[in-house]
Amino acid sequence: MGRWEPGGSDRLREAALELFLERGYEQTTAAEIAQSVGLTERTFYRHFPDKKEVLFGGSVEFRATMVDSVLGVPEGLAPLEVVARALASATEFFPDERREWSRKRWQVLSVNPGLMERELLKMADVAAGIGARLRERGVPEPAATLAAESGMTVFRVAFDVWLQPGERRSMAEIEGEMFAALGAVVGV
Amino acid sequence: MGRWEPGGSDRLREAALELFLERGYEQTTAAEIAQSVGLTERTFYRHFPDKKEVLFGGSVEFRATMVDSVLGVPEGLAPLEVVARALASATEFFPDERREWSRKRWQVLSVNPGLMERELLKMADVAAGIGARLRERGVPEPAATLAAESGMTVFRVAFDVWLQPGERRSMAEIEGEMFAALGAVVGV
DNA sequence: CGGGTGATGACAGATCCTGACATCAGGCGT
DNA sequence: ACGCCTGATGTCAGGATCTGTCATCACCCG
Repeated sequence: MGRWEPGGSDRLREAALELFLERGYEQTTAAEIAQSVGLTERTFYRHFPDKKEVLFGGSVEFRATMVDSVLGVPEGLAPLEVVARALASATEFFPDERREWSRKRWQVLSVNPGLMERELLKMADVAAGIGARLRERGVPEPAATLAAESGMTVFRVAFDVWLQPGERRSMAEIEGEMFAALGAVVGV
Repeated sequence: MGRWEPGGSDRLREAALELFLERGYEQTTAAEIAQSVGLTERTFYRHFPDKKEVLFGGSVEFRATMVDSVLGVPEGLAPLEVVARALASATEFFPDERREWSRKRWQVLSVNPGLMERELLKMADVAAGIGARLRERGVPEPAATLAAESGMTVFRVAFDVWLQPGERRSMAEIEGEMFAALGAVVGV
């Protein structure tokens, strides 16, 4: 495949994270990342549409999994319950082995507003996709959007807990707890 | 004050929105916006930290109003109720006169992912501020964050409705409806 | 009327990102 | 084994974003 070593995208992703952790995101140029794996800046931008995106590998698959899993949920459930089951079926993206890597990535994201912007857009995109699926299932507005957005809120809060130092519980477990907490907070 | 005409920031904001509507955001350079009001690109960047920000005037005041209004809510209420009242007290930012302008602005934002990113970050920032205030009031986690985020979800959905063509109801009215809908969706 | 203050202009430069064209490695058919 | 084709990469040029630095100008104040 490649001119030299294969897996250009993955090597760029790994190198980028390491460099961002060392010098910070802004202080690392796309050219430096590329050079550190023997490629050029131009090739970097062939693998990623922009510099931020090098930190968002797998987000397409995550979105697809989340959105598609809505289809597999049995009929007749309440909208939020549908979203909860979709979320639970995407926990494959958060195995224990990945927790340390996720913490490093979050360490970079959390101190850079530009990167947080991108993260929020990805989340919003997932929520929009889920909302659309719910509407296809016959859920009317605004219930569909509210359920989808609430589900992503639960996901975000759960993810944050999952990353806490010393936290051992799985995403599935934490998510279940957060859905309960949401019920208590909104509680009619 | 200014070298020539006063109100540089406001003139830049107005000119920017008009140009964005005409040619699109990407197709309009900061230099063109500045030139259209008799200023230079360098001065544009003295008024706004980046090109996107020219579309986010007032967001600081909005955030402050939202976050501070949490203080004015009587004690003893449920967290989500606190957020609902804070939201209701910030409806001054959405008078009927502003609806047309907001539609134009949204027309630009909605077709540009980079601008949506910024909008989402501003929302998240407001939610974070409200969450912090709730924690100061003694609301524990994760209830504080969940209530704050749910409140902003309601706001976003309500705002979207408020912008719909032909919509006549006020933000306060729509927000009330959306809080009820959220209760029904999460409904225990 | 002279000095101070704040906004602006002018200029250079780093970085991000894109388009266009050349080049190279490996697969594939003959 | 040979030559072609395809895809990834390299090279170069250039526009746009954003920043640092210093000069300039308008206005206010004493």
